[in-house]
Amino acid sequence: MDIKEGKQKFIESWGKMASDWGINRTMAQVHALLLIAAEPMTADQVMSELNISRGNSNMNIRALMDWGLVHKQLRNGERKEYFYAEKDMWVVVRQIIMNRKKRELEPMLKVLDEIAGVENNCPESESFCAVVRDIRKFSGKANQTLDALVKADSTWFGSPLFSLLR
Amino acid sequence: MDIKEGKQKFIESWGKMASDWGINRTMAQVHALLLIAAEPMTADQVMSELNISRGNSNMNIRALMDWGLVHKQLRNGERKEYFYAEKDMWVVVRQIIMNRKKRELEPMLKVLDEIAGVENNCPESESFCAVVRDIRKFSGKANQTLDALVKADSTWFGSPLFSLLR
DNA sequence: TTTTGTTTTCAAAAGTATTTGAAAATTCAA
DNA sequence: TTGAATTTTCAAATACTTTTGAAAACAAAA
Repeated sequence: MDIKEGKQKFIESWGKMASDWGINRTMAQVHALLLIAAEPMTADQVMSELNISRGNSNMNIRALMDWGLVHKQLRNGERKEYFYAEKDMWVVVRQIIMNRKKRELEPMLKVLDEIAGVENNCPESESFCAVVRDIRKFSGKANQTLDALVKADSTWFGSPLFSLLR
Repeated sequence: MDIKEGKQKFIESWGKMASDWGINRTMAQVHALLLIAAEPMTADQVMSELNISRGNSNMNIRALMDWGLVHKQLRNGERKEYFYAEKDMWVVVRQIIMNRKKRELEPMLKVLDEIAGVENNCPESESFCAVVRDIRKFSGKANQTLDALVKADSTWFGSPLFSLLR
């Protein structure tokens, strides 16, 4: 496999994995392309590298900026906008966790709290209440853990403390 | 909110969250329904509770059994099959992690390893190689961590050691 | 101001995923 | 066996998501 093939394969796989995770495949491919690009790229370059339409290129770059994974670079005397990806994996993962946590886990927690309200007058027979109580406890913990993860710095992940868990 | 509303809301939210995570919404709703059911249910009961077709009910129950989240119960002298969900949240989460890890993370790791082959003759200029090296390191760690998580028992999650990470 | 290069929008088209439901297969009891 | 109850399958229909591309908006230069 040469470098060109390797890049192709990487972009393809990154897109594939993303779509398993409920993320638009093209958005992930744009992300992969920018991740491995030596230099910032224009929306036009992304469009022709990936053989996608202008609109698609523009929309997905924009979405990646919303996620905080891609940034804009302006150059003196040039009209075009250049884009580059955040390459520090720790920052990338943190950004993704924060985004998904906020958009997905938190609304679920909110619903669980609302439902918890009915627990007061919950008859013994209701396994419902027990399950909700369990899930709340669990997702609460998960939420705290993610918060900790996000606050922690990159060295934490490889720290001896963390290794103890193995 | 009464219990009936609560159940409805729970099923709805569980389905919503699942579809954000690339899991079939109906499958998650069937899971939610069985999670909060006091007794095992038949495919027919699931079908009418959720207002879905017979085929849909059957297929999703089957998928949940493949994931190891739902089990079959046979009753003496009855033709019908009853189904119930695993209710221990720790087991549920472990099961989900194992499944997704195997289906999604591992293939990605395999691709990264293949790509790593090109690193040997990787020119200095290629930021590609650096990014791939980083991602490999990171996902390798993530993979190990998930393995540890899966092997660990449920007490681990709430253990004092774990709390230190906060 | 007008022209020109560039980005953005969005309705329609194409592509995917899910659901339905009727028919086929299976299973068990009579 | 046969027949009734039950489960499974899968092609077609429906619903949902993504992509396209041309037109509109915008912004700098002439």
